[in-house]
Amino acid sequence: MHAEVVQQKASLESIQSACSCSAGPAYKLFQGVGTRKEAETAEDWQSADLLIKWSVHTIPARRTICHPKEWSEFVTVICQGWAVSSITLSDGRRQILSFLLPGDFVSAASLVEPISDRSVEAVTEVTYRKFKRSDFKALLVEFPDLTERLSTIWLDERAQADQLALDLGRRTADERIARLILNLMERLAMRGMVNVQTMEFPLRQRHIADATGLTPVHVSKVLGEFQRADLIEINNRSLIIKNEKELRRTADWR
Amino acid sequence: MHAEVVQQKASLESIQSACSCSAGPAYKLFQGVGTRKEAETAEDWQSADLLIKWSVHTIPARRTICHPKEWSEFVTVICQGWAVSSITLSDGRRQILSFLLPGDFVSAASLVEPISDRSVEAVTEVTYRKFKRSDFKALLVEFPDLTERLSTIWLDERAQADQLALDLGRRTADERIARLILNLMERLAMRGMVNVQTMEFPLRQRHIADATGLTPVHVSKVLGEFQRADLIEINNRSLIIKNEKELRRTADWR
DNA sequence: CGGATAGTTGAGTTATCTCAAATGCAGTGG
DNA sequence: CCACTGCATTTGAGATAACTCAACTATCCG
Repeated sequence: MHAEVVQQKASLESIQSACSCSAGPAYKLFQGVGTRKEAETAEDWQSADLLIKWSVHTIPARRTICHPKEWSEFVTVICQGWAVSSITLSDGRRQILSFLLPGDFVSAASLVEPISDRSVEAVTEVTYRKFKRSDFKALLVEFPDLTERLSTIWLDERAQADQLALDLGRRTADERIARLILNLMERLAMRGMVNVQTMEFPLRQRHIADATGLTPVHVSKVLGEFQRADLIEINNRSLIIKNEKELRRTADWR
Repeated sequence: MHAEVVQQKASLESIQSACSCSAGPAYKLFQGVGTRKEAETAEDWQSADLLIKWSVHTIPARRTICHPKEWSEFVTVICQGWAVSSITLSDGRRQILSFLLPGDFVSAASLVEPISDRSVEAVTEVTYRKFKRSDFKALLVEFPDLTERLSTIWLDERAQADQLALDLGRRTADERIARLILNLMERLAMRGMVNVQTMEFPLRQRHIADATGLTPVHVSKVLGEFQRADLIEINNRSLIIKNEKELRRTADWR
């Protein structure tokens, strides 16, 4: 309804650039793929086999992108804005599994099979693209390199999941929140979205709470302490890291 | 050192039976694979391409199977006994990511790339088999079906990881422990290792604590309550579920 | 300007932790 | 076979991190 939809056919190269962010998994997945065919002419790139259809959508903040039980035939890539992927219990308790930034797949797993039980929701206004999974799989057959890369991305996601469990099971509130901030900063930095320790920070405290397994009230208190201790400063939906060293210490980083 | 090693060559069929447990992922991975070749003769199964080497190892309880930084070229399958896969912080805090039962791969991810940072440790005496990853990958090329199945197993593991995060972030101690028990019972039942609600239960309370993000002391208290409430009974390293319905309720199961 | 959503702060509560002591139990060496 | 050492479990008492509730303020958006 609120989605503006554009349908296009595209070459591999343009798929890549469609993936927005040169540091995101989506871009990396396609980067340099096709080198196996470099002896052949550029026209090959334009052959029908390499064409893929996508659609572009834009939705306002707080809207749902995928519903938990949706069994979609599409693969989604975030192109602009922040989103969040979570599971919710029937009584409303919610756990955020990851924040999605430009260039992220909603989940690498979704490239191969529809994901279930997770819901994805826009934090800011979000622009995303959708590919048909079957088109994508055809590419996988065409370019075996892709499979190799896919598994790398997948592995990465799993390492993230392991760290999440460790954080939730074994770290204090201060550590969890500090690491969340550092983690986001690192990911944004790779995308060139950090400027002298300053980044956009559209998250509500409720998002931080659901990501760290805490309460919004408690998040507020911890962020308050962090600010009073001059570790960070939050203003106008942007966050400045004022004392990275100390923040890392409280995060028990490395 | 304590490992008794046997090297063998094996056909696909025998790989499968080597994977011990007809309900484990390892067995399922190979089940029915090769149907694409059913028009051909049985000799094909014995062709050199299908041979793979494995070694069998047995280690006593509490010994380490893989060290965190080990970058092994092998894929490991648990054949007998219980093991545990975990990450540990430098200060000793530890999070168990999964319990490994007969027929489980140490991690599906390890089939494609060496895993890092996780350590695997025997709970009971454990027998496991090791394949060379490169041999395994050769099979993947030979049998495209395998890739499809592999991704199913992988997806499963990810769903498990999501649930773990939800449990650790958003559930109470009682819920976490009850679910752990039910979860193990379900997995053991698939393997035919449960008899009238009774199962082997070699876990120390320390394992339960590290899996649920709690303290051994608190685990003891909760298990005590469960027993006093006649939900379960623990004796001689075996566990009986005496009131499954109520246990499920406290687990908030389904 | 008004209504909704988000954040702050304080007071009191609770789940879980820490510490510590007592008991049990299993394997070891004399 | 026993005493001994080391691990596992139980139990209680007290401490604390994080939660709930509630009131107040700030911010955003139409």
